[in-house]
Order: sequence, then C-alpha cells, then structure tokens
Amino acid sequence: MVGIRERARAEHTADIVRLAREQLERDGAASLSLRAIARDLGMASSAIYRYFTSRDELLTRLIIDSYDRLGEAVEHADLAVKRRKDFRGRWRAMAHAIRSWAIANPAEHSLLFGTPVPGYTAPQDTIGPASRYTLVLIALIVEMEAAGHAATDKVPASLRRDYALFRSRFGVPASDQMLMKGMAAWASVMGAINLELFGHLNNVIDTPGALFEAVVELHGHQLISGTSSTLQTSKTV
Amino acid sequence: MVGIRERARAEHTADIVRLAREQLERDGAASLSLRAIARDLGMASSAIYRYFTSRDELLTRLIIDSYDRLGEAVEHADLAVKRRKDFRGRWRAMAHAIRSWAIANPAEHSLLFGTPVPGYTAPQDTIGPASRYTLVLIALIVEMEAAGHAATDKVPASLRRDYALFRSRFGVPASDQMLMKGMAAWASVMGAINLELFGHLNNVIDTPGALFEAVVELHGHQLISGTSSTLQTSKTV
DNA sequence: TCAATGCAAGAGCACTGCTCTCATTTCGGC
DNA sequence: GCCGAAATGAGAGCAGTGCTCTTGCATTGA
Repeated sequence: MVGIRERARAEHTADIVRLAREQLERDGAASLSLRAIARDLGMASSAIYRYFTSRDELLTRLIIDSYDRLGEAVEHADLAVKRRKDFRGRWRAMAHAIRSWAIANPAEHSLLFGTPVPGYTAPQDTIGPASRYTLVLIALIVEMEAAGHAATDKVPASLRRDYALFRSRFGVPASDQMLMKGMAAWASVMGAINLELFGHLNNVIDTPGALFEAVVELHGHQLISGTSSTLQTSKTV
Repeated sequence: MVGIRERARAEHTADIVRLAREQLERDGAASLSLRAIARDLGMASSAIYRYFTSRDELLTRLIIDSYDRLGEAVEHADLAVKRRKDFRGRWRAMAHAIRSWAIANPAEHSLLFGTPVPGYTAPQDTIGPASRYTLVLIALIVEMEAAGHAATDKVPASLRRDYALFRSRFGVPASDQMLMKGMAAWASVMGAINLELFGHLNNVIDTPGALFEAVVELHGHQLISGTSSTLQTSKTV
C-alpha cells in the first residue's frame, strides 16, 4: 500500500523537476531560481528544501536527466541504421544525433558541455549517465575493429598506459590506434558543436551545419581508413 | 594638461578592471560581484556605475582583454618558430599555445569559450579581438598553400558559398579545401581543450595532454598532406 | 567668482539561496 | 482508535546580489 505522503512526495518532486527543466530551457541554467519554481508551484520557497537540499542538488538531477536523454537519442540514432556493417553511416548518425540534440536543447547542452557551475563539483551519480552517449561511440569502434578495420597509426608512447587502463577499466577490446582515432573524432565533433552553439561561428560562416558535416566526413575517413594520410603514403609508395 | 579628474577616472577604471580580473580568476565569471569590487576598492557600490553602466559592460571589457591576451600568446608562440617554412611546427606551436593559455587561465577560457552568460549578447566590440587568435591560424594555412601545400579533398557543395564569402569578407586567399581543413583542425583543438578543462576526461583518461597531442598530430597530418587518406589511396594507386 | 558638471555616498527596491521556528498533517505501533 | 514521532509546509529573517535615485560635495571651464 502506497501511503498518501509517499505519493504526494513523488508527485511534488516530479513537479519541481518539470518546472525546473522548463525554466532551464527558457532562461538557462544560471538563472534557474528555486523561488520562482516555488511560486509557480504555489508553495513556500522553503518547502522546496524538503525535496532538494540545495540548488546544486536540483541541478545535479537535471544534469543526470539530460545526459540520459542525450544518451537515448544517440543510441536511437545508431540503432536506426539498419546495415550494422555500415560503420560510416553509423558514425554519421551518432554524430548528427549529438548535434541535433544540442540544437534542440541548447540549455541542456550548455549545462552538460559548457562552463561548469562555479563551486559545483559533479557527484559520482553523474558519471554513469555521462558516459552513456560515449558508450555508443566506443561500441562502434570496437565493432569496426572486430570487422577488420585495423588502424596502424603511430600512437604516442605517453598514451599507451592510459589506453591500457581504459581498456581494463571499461572492458573495451580496442587497440590503442582505434581508441586514439575515436577520441579525436569525439573531441572534434564536440568542439564543432560547441563553437557553433556558443556563437563562435557567428561572423565567420553562415551555415554551421555544413561545416559540421565536413568535420564528420573528415573523421569518418580517419576512422574507416587504415591509417592517416602520411603513413598511408609511405606504405603505398 | 591632464586634469585631476581625468587622471583619477583612468586610475579608478583600471583598478576596477584589475580587481574584477582577480575575482574572475579566483571565483569564475558567474560569481563576479560589483559590490565585492566596490568593497575592495573602499568605495560605495553605486560609484562603480560611474565607470561601467552595468555588470555586463564590465564583463565585456574582461572578455575583450582576455581575447587580446590569448591572441598575443598565440601570435608569440607562432613567431617563436624560427623556420617559417616549418608549417607543422608552427601548427603545433599555436595549438599548444591555445591549450597552455587555457590551462593557465581557466576562468578566462571559460569566459571566452564556455556557456555564454545568459541574457548577455556579445557587442560588436568583441568580434575584433575575438578573431585575433584565429588570424594566426588563417595566416598559417594561407602561407602553406602559397608554399604549394594544395589540398584536394572533396568540399561539400553547401560550404562553397560560405567559403567564397569568407574569402572576400576577410580577404583570405585560401582554397575551399584548405579552409575546410583549417576549420576542422580548429574545431578539434578547441573541442579537446574544452573536454579537458570542463572535466569530461576526468574518469576517462589520466593524461589529457597526451590526448591533446594526438589530436594535434592527427590534424597536423591532415593539414600537411595533400589529401585525406581515402582520396590519397585512389590517387597513388 | 560662479554656474555647470562629475562624482561619491547612502538609502532603497526587487531579487536570490538558504536557515530557523512553528503549526499542521500523516504515519506506525500499541 | 489513540498517541507519540516523523514528515511537511508556511513564514520570517539573514546575507548577499544588480541596479536606481537623491543628495551633497569637489572640480572644472567660462
């Protein structure tokens, strides 16, 4: 039997989160106000603290939810590619999914990938959901390698230990080379999206989507081809 | 003859900016407080408004200054490479300069490349200084191309008009291909730095500097080599 | 010398996160 | 069903914020 109180508590918590998300989407994370939420809910501002001990805790909840939504969007985009061996198509799909989600939810994207809120340190709860969208990417490069897409680039010695740790820590059977390429591709995609969303292309280029596509294609090449161009040359000559 | 008043005004303005920058470095942009600055200066908070009409105006001043410092750092790093034809070395130098500056000045970096302050829209004054560090990059690819480093990658049709506009708007004599590679390299570098500084590599990799280096090398290849790997293959075969 | 201007201070407004107290409502054991 | 314990909500209040307005004083240029 679920008590009246328990039920009301769940509802109120959900209401707070819902209103917080609306406010977040409208005004951005920085101007998220507990008092405003309380007003909208018709309750005293102090009552909010029965559900969230601080503004940061509410923010953490929003962050976790956002990571989850992003992860879901990317997973969905990947699974929508029917030919599972079409690695380039899957790479395109997930990269564009990240960008589309960011454009559709700019405030959430900023919350996740923008300036960390000062004084706020992400608690352990966030690192699980935070990795969800990257797991899709990792799965891709693992499958690629299993399908014979070996990479032969030179890997800086300084990274080998990191990659070894990464492999054992997350149980990812991918080569150093593939991990390096994958992370570089990841960084590029996130960088292009950030530049676009944070206005750094405003007076530079009119169709940021096209630039993004160029970045995606370029790293698609990198991922698919066995080596980067210079080494390729010395091999084919 | 410079009046007492004029002199005092300049000094006070400089003091305000100096204290603001100290506060920025210590606590981040979000918690920059005019009242705190006024306290440190031993003056009434309302007096600050004689020098800056709003908090945003002070922030704008800090942004412009930061862009200028970043630009200076990158220019300096580029000029420190004596062999001007060592394009790869120059690319490395400027990429690492951007990262070093960001690590040395995390709050400033966040101010420039993090979440835009809500409700704040960058005035025209900022776009000049904002482009300073990118001009170094642009100069590099122009010189590279002049030295015969032509790129033959396929350029998406959707970007041609943008690049044509870019060329005429900024008077940059670079090919579509080179512009595309340059922007992709730029996005990657900024992306890797943001991921590192905003904590997204925290539980992933222990030596972010090494990952950054890998990204830099990868795009160094891209910039130097005539084509990306796939096209290269079809040419050399 | 004197009016005009620049400037600093102080009070005040509307807002924020957060804490404390106090009354009310619900819950679980008897 | 009763009663103490726990959960909950309201309200006042603290310390802080950006910003405005008035008021008095100091500097300036004619």
